[in-house]
Amino acid sequence: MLESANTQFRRGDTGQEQFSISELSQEFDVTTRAIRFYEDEGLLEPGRSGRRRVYSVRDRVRLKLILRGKRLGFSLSEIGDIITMYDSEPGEAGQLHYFINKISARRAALKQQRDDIDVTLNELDAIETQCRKTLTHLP
Amino acid sequence: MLESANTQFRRGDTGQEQFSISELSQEFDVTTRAIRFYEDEGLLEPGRSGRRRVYSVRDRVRLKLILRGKRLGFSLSEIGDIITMYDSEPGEAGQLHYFINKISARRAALKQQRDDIDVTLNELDAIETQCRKTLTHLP
DNA sequence: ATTTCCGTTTACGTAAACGTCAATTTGACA
DNA sequence: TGTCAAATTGACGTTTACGTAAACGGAAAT
Repeated sequence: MLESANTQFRRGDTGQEQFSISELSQEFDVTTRAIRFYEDEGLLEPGRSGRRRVYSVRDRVRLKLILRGKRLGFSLSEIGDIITMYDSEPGEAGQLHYFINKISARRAALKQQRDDIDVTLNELDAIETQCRKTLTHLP
Repeated sequence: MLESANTQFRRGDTGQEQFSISELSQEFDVTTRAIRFYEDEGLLEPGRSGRRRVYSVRDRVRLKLILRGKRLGFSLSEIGDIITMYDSEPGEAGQLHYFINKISARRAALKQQRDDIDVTLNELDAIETQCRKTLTHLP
């Protein structure tokens, strides 16, 4: 049964172009339930082969973006906004200005977050130093 | 009625030492409900003057830490862990090693987050550049 | 043929983090 | 002393982001 699995999901050797839900689930360590939920929320739009979901490379990228957004603490609807900016075709000027404003706001939030992180990292350094110092002075 | 308000909450001119719940609520733009909730969760321990909560400078610092933790996407229980590290008296060696491990894990998470932020910021730059380019090529 | 996996759909459950009343209490000022 | 705004307590409601269980479908291995 060597190489017999999922042949309909492979095209060429350079890289996979289609993915099952469990493949993505395992690759990114997220439950299938979550992946389906992201679809319900409009963040993913996989194709179908019969009833089964078939995920494209684009879906996989979007899933990556979703998970990164989650690590950054964004809500799914915020992540939806971000994804829309990523892969929407540039339409009219109004839309573009709208995007640029969104980007600006998002960037400000991210920079604030990075500052928070730097402050916290410094404080953690101080606490650890203090811990170690106390340790050497103990027994 | 000049300077008559909240006289029992002030001691000296250098800075306030006690705060009412609404003062903190306004200063940090968080609802009183939230502040009481943080107390329910054991993150704050204000004193009482009668039934009224009286917040010390230490409580105010903790509230700041809570809000920063929230901006970083941590859960309240994770924030509780962090706060514990911040202001617990260094006890026995086991406790200290435990803290150092916690700190290490927290630092790793924060660095991952900072990397995510940097990647995202770069991508936002690229998207914005593309938007602006498209704009100049329009009418 | 039938067990064995996925996968799907539907639906209900849940934990976190508050929001939102409603009923009281209290303290401050007229 | 009355009253009015602020604070408290208790209880229930809400949103988000899934978890979990049930019931079924289809393909594949035995």
